Amino acid sequence: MPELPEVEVCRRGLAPELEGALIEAVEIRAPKLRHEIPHALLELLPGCRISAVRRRGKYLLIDCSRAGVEGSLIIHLGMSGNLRFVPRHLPPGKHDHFDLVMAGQILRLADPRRFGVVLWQPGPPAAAEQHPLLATQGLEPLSDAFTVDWIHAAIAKRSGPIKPTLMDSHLVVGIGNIYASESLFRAGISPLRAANRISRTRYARLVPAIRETLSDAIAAGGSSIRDYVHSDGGAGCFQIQAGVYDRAGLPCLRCGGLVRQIRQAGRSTYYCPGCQH
DNA sequence: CACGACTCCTGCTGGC
DNA sequence: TGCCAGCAGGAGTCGT
Repeated sequence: MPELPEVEVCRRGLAPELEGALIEAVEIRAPKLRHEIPHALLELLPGCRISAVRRRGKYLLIDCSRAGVEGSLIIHLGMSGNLRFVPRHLPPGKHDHFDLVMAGQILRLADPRRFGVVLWQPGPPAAAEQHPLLATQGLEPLSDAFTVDWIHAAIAKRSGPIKPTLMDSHLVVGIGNIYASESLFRAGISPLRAANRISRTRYARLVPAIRETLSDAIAAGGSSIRDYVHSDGGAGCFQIQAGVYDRAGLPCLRCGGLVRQIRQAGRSTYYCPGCQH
């Protein structure tokens, strides 16, 4: 489910509940996700207080500390992960792999496909970005540094099609399969166009298109958070407004031509041949 | 270095 | 109705 907007919505839902909370216990039921959940968490986390919930790309960072222990929990939701608050003593479901037990509630991670990640990076909050999985992450697309000049330069050696290039998290983080298609649709750029053969003029449309696509999605998801943390982005608010994603064979909302579905780097791409060149 | 294919895993859908 | 191939929002690794 999660691309940058869903993870950000999740973070915003978690932060008010978690910041300042005391971790009483930890449960690990399925140690083997994309990586093994560190057994050491069982000893490290109880007694820790959470100071902040941050996001880097599609990773959530939960900063924890107590006397003698300081570090960040690194969580990635993979394709199918979700986090939600549940009452204490609620029996875990089949794919509920990890619990953070607090006084009033449990933060529970479910992930049927187990592509998610739960890891620990010791040290102060700033050290979390040094973790090997995070150190190689690309630019945040909602940051001021994400500009037309930057992307034009960064992509100069990328001869592959723009759509899978946009999804390379070592270049720009957080743009997944849905928002890559949507952003290119908004910008009127064909997903097939070679990245380094896209003019500065077109990037001047793409950069704001990416920003707006992601921000709109955050705003749409953000309106419906309450006690539980949003997760199934698939059925979520944003998809209803999708211009092309999952609309193969349906009329383009802008020109009425038919939306086309193709395969790029093993993933489905949706676009309107009439609007995108 | 950049790129595509392959891989991890479970669940759901669509076609027969 | 049941079965099975194919596909699903991610991303690391490996071979070219």
